[in-house]
Amino acid sequence: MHRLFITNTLTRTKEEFKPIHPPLVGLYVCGPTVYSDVHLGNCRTFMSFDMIYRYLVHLGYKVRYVRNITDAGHLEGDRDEGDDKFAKKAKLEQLEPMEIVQKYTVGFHEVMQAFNNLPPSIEPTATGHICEQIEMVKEIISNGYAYEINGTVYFDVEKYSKSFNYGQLTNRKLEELLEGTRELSGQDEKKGRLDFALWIKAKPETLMKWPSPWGWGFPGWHIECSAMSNKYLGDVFDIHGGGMDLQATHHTNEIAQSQACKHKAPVNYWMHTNMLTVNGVRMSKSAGNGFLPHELFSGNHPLLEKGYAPMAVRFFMLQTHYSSTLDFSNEALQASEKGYERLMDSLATLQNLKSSEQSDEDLHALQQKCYEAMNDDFNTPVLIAHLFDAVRIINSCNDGKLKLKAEDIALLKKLYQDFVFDVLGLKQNSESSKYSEVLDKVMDLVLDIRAKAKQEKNFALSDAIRDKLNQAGVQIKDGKEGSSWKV
RNA sequence: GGUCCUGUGGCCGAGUGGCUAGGCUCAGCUCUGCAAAAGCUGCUACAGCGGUUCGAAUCCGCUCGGGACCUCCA
Repeated sequence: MHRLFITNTLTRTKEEFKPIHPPLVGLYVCGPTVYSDVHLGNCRTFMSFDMIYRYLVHLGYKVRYVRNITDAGHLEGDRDEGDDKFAKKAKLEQLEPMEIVQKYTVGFHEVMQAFNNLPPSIEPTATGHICEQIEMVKEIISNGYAYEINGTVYFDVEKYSKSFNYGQLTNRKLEELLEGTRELSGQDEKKGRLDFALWIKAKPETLMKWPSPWGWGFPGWHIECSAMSNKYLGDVFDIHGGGMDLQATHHTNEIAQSQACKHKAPVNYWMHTNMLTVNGVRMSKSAGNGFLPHELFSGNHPLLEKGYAPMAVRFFMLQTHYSSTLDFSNEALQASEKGYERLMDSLATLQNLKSSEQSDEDLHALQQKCYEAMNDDFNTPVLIAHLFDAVRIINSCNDGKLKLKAEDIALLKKLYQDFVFDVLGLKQNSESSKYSEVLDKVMDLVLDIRAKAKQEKNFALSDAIRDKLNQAGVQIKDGKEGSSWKV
């Protein structure tokens, strides 16, 4: 059995992964707030956890992967002021709030699919779990860790801190946290500076609101994840993930809420993915330095020199470890695009490899290295480095410079299936799968004619065929065993 | 201001004490009618200074640079 090690934010160390109820694994990832288009930073996080989910499944775990859709309760601006983001956007686009939710949820799913992310096992929405959230708030109040003022319920952080380590996830003491917070003004109704809203009273103009024991209102933005993870994964579950930017507030508060409600720390392994930067600056909605996935695919953005296929982008992102910042640049993207193509080209070569009586390479050792890389905190860059070793082996074998036994060729095929497709979640670009059998036969004919021309030293004709095909986007590769082609 | 992370060859990016990933770029070679593809070789890097050690990119200290969080954000 493989020993998998995961960097746990809670302890800031690499720990061996031991699920509570093997082979079952509970995985929760904070999903998007669907009030605008997903941007690439979100995509990176979801892609990282998609890879993590895929690897856990590959290892034989039965994973329940829950990723929520936040479709209510996010406030614009300060914790207890401002408009609901959905209501604000609804006004802007002159739509019902739920039309906003629908529009961007559909868009989100399209992008996830383009990146070949597997759908989660459960994708619960905040609005679908208002009852659960209210129940949780009630329980926190009755346990003495929250209080109601004028229809709004606050979590009492200072009281909680007397019994529990509130700043555990970011390794901070309460005093340090207090220093970083502004003084309460006269307008504040909450008691402590760090207190956050669990339930927020609706204003007369609030569009999305629900009845509760404290009057009409809507849930605070941390309670939904606590309520939904608890409902589907239980009081204590294995892995909770999300972007690093959620660590200090959202996840810290999630732990506090669950602890205050269920008297247990909810999560054994916290995992955080790092940020995406553009020219060294974090890509974010507020900074305005981001581009949307469809702009990236089409290249229709001032920062982009050209469009990049979703799979090339996926490969690019997986070439960096999930816990490192990843800088976006045309140069880096183009480098990855070529690497990705080389990897995919070798797959085609692999299908036609001729076997020998003996092997010059130890493919089992290579396979072992691939597992070692992944078992070391999902080290995809190292995995990819090993896969390029396989590329070299395949191409050398194809050139006749190296011999492989039939069983080793089979092992290489398995290696590609397991790691390139199942774990990394890469796939052939959609264009290449569009080849029809007819085109295949036509190309065979064309290559045949060209081969004859070459035999007769009619290079004018053979070059003309090559150049015309090139113009049409078809590349000819001349090898020892004849020519092949690709789009 | 407080807390924390980080600085690797032309570019991207692994690597936490010795065996110096990988991709891309550039140059050369092999193959080839030529080119492309492929293979091989090279450009032999770890911000600076000092310390610990038989030995450091990797540990410690200082200096300089970059970034994150503390306020909505994956």
